[in-house]
Amino acid sequence: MSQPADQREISVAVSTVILALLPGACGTRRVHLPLVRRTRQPFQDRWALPGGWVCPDESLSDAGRRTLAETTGLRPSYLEQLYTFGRPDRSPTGRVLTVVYSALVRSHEAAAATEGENVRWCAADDATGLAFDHDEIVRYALWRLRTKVEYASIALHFLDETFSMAQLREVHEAVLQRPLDPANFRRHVEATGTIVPTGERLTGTRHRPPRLYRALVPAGSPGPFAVAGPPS
Amino acid sequence: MSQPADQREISVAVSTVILALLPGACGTRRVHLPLVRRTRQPFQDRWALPGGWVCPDESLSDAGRRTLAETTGLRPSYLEQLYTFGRPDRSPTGRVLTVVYSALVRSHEAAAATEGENVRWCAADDATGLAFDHDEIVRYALWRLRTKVEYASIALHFLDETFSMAQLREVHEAVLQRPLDPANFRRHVEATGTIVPTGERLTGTRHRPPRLYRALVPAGSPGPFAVAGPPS
DNA sequence: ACAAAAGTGTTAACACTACACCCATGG
DNA sequence: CCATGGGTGTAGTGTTAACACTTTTGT
Repeated sequence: MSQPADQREISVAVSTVILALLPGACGTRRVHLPLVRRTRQPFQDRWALPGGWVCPDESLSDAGRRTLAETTGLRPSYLEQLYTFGRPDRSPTGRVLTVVYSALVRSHEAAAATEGENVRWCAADDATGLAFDHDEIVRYALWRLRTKVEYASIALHFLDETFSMAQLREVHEAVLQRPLDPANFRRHVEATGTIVPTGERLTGTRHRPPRLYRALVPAGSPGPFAVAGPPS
Repeated sequence: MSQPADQREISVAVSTVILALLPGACGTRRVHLPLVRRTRQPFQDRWALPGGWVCPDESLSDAGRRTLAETTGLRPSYLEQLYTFGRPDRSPTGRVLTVVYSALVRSHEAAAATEGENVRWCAADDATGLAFDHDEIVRYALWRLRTKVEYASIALHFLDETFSMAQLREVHEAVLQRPLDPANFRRHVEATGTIVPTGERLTGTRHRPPRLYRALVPAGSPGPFAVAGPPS
């Protein structure tokens, strides 16, 4: 393994699927993601995932965080590497290897995110016709989110530091797109032991004030790596 | 997103964690993987995962398959992308981004694999002191194998086309490193419906000849992608 | 006939689901 | 005091784990 001499033409990019829960049609919340309009060829004027080239001294996860900040002005509450796409023909302008990250941002922060002519939040399930192979990437990110939310406590990353049981349930319902039994959901969450009651209650609600909870651990993912997969 | 101008110094490599079940200490079988001795700096004379630079017109998974063939002379029965490692300081000779693949090879083929002065099969759990961050990569690959074998039918890729229930159970026991109840294991596997009896029996055994089974589907992984993650 | 492995049956423990019901608060 | 969501109890159902047991072969 010496230094390579012949494949310098491979460019390394990072794209990020940034997921947040935003109000949808009728009071419900849906999974959304920000898209950016391409201002150059190829795929000019098409919508695409935020991303950019990896800087020489920048880790891959830092590059993911940077593209997120440049697009939405926000910090992710969760970031994990999703997959690396590298088909030789996936970009018409040359060989591009794209490391894709998946990020979750808190709802109340996402509401303040920048939006403009070239940045638009889109319901994740409706994101089609994107540039490159980004349709495929979004579908994969959604599949990962929906399978992982059932066994890992990543839904917490959509919420503030304290939250009610109903708010956590609403996150699961929005992600899984189906109603959940409040009683069973409570017991299921309490059994995992990932959240702990703060002792306080949420006032200002229309009815009985619910207890507030806090995430017990910073809510990492399973496996040998700490929070969001191996350091990149 | 124009062509990058400033980060051509990122080199793209592929490494492969090649897993097979080989005879261990006392009649049991253990998960093994081939290592190659580095013949150059950095980490000269240290053991490392097989790998190499990605060719310009070669997909990432093809590069993984190629490094596997160059090392062991074998074809994998299963190949999936594991993770992409890209810390800026992970190689002392410059920035290297390594896409790691995980491969499974059938036991009876692995027995015929090349071994020599610079290629050695090693019990996967004993593989430490490797070059670069390869210790970490091997541990991650083993964790993925052990968690995935419980819900996906990847153990079939260690076996031949037809196999007995006991052989399949031995694979699970070797991977999970604990004995499994034959009766419950049988029911569990039959419930998933991933294998089907051939109608034949395995003769030449010391006692009652067991039924032979065959994998029903080519045993893909779940998710939106076909066999081994998205095409690369 | 015996040993050993293949394969079946039984049961208790556990987890999950649906839904009935009580509690607490704002209006 | 009523409507509404917060929160608890419980019975029915499905799944899992442990292990006793029967079957079938080679020696």
